[in-house]
Amino acid sequence: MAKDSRHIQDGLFARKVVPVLIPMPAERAYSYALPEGQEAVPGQIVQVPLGPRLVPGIVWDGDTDQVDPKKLREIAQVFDCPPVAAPMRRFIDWVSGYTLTPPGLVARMALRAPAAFDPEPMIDALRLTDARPERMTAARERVLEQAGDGLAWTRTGLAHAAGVSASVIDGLSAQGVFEPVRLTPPPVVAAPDPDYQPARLEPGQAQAAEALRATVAEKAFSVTLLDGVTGSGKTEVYFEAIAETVRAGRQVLILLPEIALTAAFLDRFHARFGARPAEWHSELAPRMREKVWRQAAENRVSVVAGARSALFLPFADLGLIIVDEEHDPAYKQEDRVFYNARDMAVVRARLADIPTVLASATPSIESRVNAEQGRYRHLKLDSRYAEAVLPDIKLVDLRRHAPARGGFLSPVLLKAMAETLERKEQALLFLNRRGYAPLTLCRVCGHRFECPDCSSWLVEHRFRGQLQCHHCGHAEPTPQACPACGTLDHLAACGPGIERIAEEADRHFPDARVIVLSSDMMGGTRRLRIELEAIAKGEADIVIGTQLVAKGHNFPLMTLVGVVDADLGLSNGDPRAAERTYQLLSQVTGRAGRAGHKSLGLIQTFQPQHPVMQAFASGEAETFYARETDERRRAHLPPFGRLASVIVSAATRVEAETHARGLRAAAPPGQGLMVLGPAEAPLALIRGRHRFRLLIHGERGRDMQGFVREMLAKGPKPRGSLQVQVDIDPQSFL
DNA sequence: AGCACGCCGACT
DNA sequence: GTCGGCGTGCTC
Repeated sequence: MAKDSRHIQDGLFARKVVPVLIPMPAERAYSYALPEGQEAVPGQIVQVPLGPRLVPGIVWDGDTDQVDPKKLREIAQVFDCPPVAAPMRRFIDWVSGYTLTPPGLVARMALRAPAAFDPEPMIDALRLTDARPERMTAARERVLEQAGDGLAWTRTGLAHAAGVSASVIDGLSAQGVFEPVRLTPPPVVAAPDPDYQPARLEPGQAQAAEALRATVAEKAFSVTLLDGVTGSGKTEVYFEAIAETVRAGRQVLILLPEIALTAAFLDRFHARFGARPAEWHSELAPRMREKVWRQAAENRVSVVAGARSALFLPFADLGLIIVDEEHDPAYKQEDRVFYNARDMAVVRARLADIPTVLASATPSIESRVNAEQGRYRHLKLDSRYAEAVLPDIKLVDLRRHAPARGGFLSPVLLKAMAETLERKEQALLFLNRRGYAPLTLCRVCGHRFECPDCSSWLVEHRFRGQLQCHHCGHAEPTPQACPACGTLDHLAACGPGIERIAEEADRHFPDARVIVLSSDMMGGTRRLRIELEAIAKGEADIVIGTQLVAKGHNFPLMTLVGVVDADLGLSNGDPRAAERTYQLLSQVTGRAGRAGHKSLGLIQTFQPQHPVMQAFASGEAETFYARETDERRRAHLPPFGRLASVIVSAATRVEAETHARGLRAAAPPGQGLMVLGPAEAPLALIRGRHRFRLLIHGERGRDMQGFVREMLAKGPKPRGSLQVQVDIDPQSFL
């Protein structure tokens, strides 16, 4: 009996009491009694009564709370499931402490496959015996031939393979020709073969791959930043680290931003390893979800490619984590538990004592600084290989080359488009703004359409005939008359969205086939896939898209990329604005580049002298990053300072404002506190709730968690409506 | 997070 | 007179 478990007297029997973490925002694990004769080790998944219902939970470590014996209830079931491994339990504790989130809510993310706690049901199958039927028929003949391979067959599978009806099989079974056997269900994916089809690597790649192989062979914690321009073959390089880990019989997690988790990536993996990796993302069918979860826990699946939530899968023997596109903001979760999966991957690796690789063509400043200061190893791939050629980049100064009145495409860009279309090649127009126009106003009285819930401008979506709020999801039909002065048909659309750019492109090139791609496209991911295939087959001439086109998809026939408004996003108050813009421009221009063709990137801007534009046009990434790093250093922003973002949310705006004021008052002066209003709240804004975001920054080495805790304690105490995101690279905590 | 309990407005 | 809104409190 474990030393730390307590016993309580209950009638005649002493019952063993264990702490159980349940998927609920309680500060500590609850205590439950083990049924007589039952054993449960830490990590075991159990079912416990909670109020009127049964919930899953994880038997936790350490002592149990002193709890009223009358309240104590019994564990209802100990699942026949591998216990959550100790490093994973420490990870849950760590994330809970770091994000100031109750541990139960973090554990909840690890328990998101309820049906997986029971073993997968065995499959009923049939195997041929020595017995033979009394009478032979043609159908029976075929069945015997088919099943003669000595393998077990399922009843329907065999009937299908032999081209007979299932009743033929039943007849044979009745005569003892088959015996029933039970099989373990097959793995969700075939085992990857590390030696299936190794890529031919260029010298630079081979060197980096060798370094990663050596890192994996250390079987110890390390972080490697794998940094190389688009087309330099990062994926092939980290595939070799995966191969090495698979050879050692350990599991691999590949994290990808959800949008980059495409069939194209899985196919690439398949080509290298002869099998696909298991997938993990929000759209996975429940049945598959459960299989992947269970098989990860049983070490029956060796490579999982997943979105950020895959970090909370209960791997039995994780040996390597890859974080692809490590700079991608999609790694941030700003909902319930606030975390950055890239940083938490580093922590997970530290706690499991395994290597991790952060890969990107445009690494985040945090990761670059960590690499420069020696906390991360740094592998750089400089050259492009094969025929992949990046486009020539040219800035288009919009002050000198102004678009025609009411238009947004400069004569320079229009000319380049005409030439591209003339050559029967494709052009991509990029504008990071959905809808038709970001602002609608009344030409008579000047009324602006604002969101009634969060006071940001309503974006016109002309195709849907709606005005939408991009912050909280509020939508209303576009009216004919101004709601303020009642004048009919005098509403003016101000500024461009992609729908409006499509209209303009159509006007200039009426014969061109135009495709518009954005996340709010009708038809969802399926439609998106179809459109992407059509584009790859050359069934479109002009593609117009939001940042959706910057990620994960390649356009092999594209030879022109036009950035409609490169300044968008440079002045939104985000301390990462310049970095984000640089990354986005790199990603989107990197999409183009037809083998053997000259391609061109035209960046429309009003600020050609801006460091981002200058660095981008001259291709001097290093200069840009050095400058940005310096800016951050002076501004005491991450990674040199620490940033905590406290989200205040409440059902009513008044309540949220009160709490935000209280928090601001509680913060000591000189802490560098920024308060951003509801318009700057995250896009994940819950419909109908109001959120404020407070940004606090402090110096490196300061206990920000402690500071925020203190501040929260001094401020008002709203119930369940404060969420804290501490936005610091976790390295200093390791 | 769920769920029950409990107190004030418009209706079969 | 009830049905039902969501504010408050509790779950080992």
